[in-house]
Amino acid sequence: MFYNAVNQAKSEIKEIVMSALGVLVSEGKIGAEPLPAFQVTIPNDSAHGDFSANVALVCAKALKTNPRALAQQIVDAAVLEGTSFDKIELAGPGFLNFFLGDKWFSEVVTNTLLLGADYGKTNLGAGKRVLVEFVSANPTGPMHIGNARGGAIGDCLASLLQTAGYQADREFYINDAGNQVAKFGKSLSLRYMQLCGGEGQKLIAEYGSDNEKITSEIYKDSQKENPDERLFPMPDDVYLGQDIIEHAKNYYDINGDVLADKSEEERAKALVDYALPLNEARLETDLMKYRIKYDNWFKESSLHKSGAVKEVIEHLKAGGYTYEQDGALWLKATELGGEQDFVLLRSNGFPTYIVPDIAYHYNKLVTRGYDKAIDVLGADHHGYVKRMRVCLKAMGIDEKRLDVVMCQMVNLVRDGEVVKLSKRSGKAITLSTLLDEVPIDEARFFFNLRSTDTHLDFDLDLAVEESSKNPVFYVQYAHARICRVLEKMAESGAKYNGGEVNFTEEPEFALIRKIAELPELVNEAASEYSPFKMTKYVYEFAQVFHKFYDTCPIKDAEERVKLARLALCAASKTVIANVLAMLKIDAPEKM
RNA sequence: GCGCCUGUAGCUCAGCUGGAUAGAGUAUUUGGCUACGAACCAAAGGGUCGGGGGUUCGAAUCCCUUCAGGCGUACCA
Repeated sequence: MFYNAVNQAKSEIKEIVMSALGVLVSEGKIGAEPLPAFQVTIPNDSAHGDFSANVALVCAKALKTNPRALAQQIVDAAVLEGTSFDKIELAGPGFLNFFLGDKWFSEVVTNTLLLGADYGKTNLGAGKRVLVEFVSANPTGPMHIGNARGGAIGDCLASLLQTAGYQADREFYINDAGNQVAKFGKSLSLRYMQLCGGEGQKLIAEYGSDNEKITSEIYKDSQKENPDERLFPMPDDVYLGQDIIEHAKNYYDINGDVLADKSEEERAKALVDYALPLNEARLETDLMKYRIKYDNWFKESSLHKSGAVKEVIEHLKAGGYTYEQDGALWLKATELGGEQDFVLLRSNGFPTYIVPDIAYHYNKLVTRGYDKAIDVLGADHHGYVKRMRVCLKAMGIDEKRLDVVMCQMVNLVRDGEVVKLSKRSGKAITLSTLLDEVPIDEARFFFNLRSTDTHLDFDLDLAVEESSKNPVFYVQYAHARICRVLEKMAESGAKYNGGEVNFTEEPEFALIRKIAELPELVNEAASEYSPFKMTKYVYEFAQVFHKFYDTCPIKDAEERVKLARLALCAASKTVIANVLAMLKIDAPEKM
């Protein structure tokens, strides 16, 4: 069962207005011209009513009259009997402001309690299957702070879509093939050989089993400004992070220098076979810590094994979308609306990254038949999105079935300054470090607090230090407060057990209006892919609740009022708990 | 050069399918608890919505132009 009081009220207003206009036409007071659609909105200022319609402003021109005159005619012709509304007012340049009657408010509260954990759910998605792919970090190293944003957003977006009636699955795409992995192997191999060599053996002799010391020494050495001073030099096109050295050392501890005599290729393969599964497992545990559980982990390598990657090439060739130049195979992207052509198969015969990616999206949308694929990506991939759309077109797939949520970059701020992440050093704040420093609730809430297309500053000092005055805390406090009140009142025998409730005070009405907004907001946020609207909402909700709490006493109120307010508290608790549950954030009963 | 994103209060950001006096948090100042949880509430100050043009009853919102920042623009992913 779905319940959306705001939507119902808006529909009622439209009916009231339309029938009033019908009366005016039949009485010859206005012409019968076709009229543009008008909007019903919730005004910012409650003095402007519970709902506001701009019908007179929008239609005045077509009817060759002025907005206020038309508005007045509509007010005169409107019939409110049998509707949720008590009165209509003409205001400002010609707005029609509608004021709700008591019954509507009572029903919102009782229906919310009736629905409980289901309150807020809607049927916008009507069971459509969507696949939300997010994070999909390379398994060649640890995740960074950008993945923290993408993770929180992707996960909450999937929940939001589920709340809105979509059948949404979460998926992580593992790039366990191709160039990145080759680079990973090369890096591991170089580090391994360094450990087997003279300088490496010296370090091992000196520090014995203190692997942390050994890896950090090697890492520091590789960071030296002057390349000639480095004892463990590395080329530019490899991974330099400390995690690579750790893997090499661990392998060395287990197997010794057995790989030293092997071919470069063999050595790299052995090391990748050892380290990649460890990294993949690490991704999963780190994300679990972040409360993200995927429905599926999809391996790129499976697309190579199944032949899907080759099929993409054949498909594109057969479609006449390719040509050869300089020994490489190109896609005629410009013919399909792209900015420039690009390479599918390199002259060495290996596919570029985009080919398995096409196969992957084909798999999502055709093989598995999802209605939509939603990719949560970092802003540094926006060029990629255009290319992917062109490719989908070439594959005969409607490119509108791919939606992309772009997350702008996250700047890490420490001591008031932006920390520059250098690629060379491989130095970055990892997701797991971040989660050690910042509570999970807060991280998930914070990254969902802002629209994804703003560039975000993440101030580490602030996040840690201000944990007692941050927004998520404020919301949780409201929930805990309600729980305690309900508990205390119940102890004294006061408990709402159904029945009619009535309200008289403005803070009560304000709170009920806010409760009523939830389903409509879920629809809005889901259709815009904006989970941040939910955090914003629940924060505002807590605000309105606190205000109600401060102005409307419960304990000392007369019995009828007390019970109504208890019902309102319980409904408020339901709202906060439902939204926080959706975001996978704790709703504590005590704190 | 071209493309995408951003520019709103001291700071961090909402508002952007045009609507009524541009809003929150934070910071600053000031009030409110012998208590249904003050981890809260209330009040005040703080704005040329980057600049300039245009569209109309009405522009932070749409169009043009310009300035500033971020990111892209590989036979890397």
